[in-house]
Amino acid sequence: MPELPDVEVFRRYAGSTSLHKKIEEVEVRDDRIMEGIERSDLEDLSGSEFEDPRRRGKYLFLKAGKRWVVMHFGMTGRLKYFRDRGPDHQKVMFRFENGYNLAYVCTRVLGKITLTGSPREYAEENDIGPDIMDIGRKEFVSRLSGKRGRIKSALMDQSLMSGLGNIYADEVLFQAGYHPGERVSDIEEDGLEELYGVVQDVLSAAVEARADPGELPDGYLIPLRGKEGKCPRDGAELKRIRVGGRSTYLCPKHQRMR
DNA sequence: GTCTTTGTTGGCAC
DNA sequence: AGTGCCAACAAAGA
Repeated sequence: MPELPDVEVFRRYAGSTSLHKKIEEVEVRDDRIMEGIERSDLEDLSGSEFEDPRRRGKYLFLKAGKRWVVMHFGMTGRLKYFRDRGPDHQKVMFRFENGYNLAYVCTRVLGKITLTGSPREYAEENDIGPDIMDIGRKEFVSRLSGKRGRIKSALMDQSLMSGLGNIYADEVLFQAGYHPGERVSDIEEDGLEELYGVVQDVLSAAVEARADPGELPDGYLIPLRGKEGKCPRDGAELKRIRVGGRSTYLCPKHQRMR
């Protein structure tokens, strides 16, 4: 689930629960979740406080002392703030002096936690493009134009611009009326400009809905994924195909190749 | 037992 | 170099 809207929800959640509280203890319960750091590196955060939660694409950054904790949520990661008993699959626990905990929960262990000197440093070292909600129409178009692949793959290319995943890429293309397999080079500049607006609208709406599919505006594709649904726009039977190796849902009626 | 799944990475082919 | 395709990672549910 964790794409840009979900991670933005996590960012706000961390911001409203876990800032400016002394971290008394860090407990790593699964070493596989750490990338390029040791257990002791996280434990060394004891005594500091979280501040300044930031997000870039699907990455969350929490400042702690001089360092920044980097969290990526894979397919099943999330945060949970609690006092007594938390959910299963807690991988890293940050225990605060008030007796509460912030747990990094990750069922499938595809997420990761690491440390960096700054979000910008991490993004540069790991080739993470600018946040897709943080670029203007011109940059959006210039980054896409010249690409030879399919529009869905390009939108999901985190080095190009970051934040869109499989689910919201489908939603954006559904709303914009583009076939996910369309070649970027076959889309006019006007089309890319229009797509930019749809990206911003869909992601804004998703954040406003707190990334809850049930809270999305009417006419969205996401709640119909996986079901034998009909297109809310024209009643056509939704189709499932594969694009770039990923499951892709679309309406064959109004998302035609041009 | 099978297949599928919201993410990323690395190998290989073209 | 850029792109496509696949397998792998891991766990759970259908």
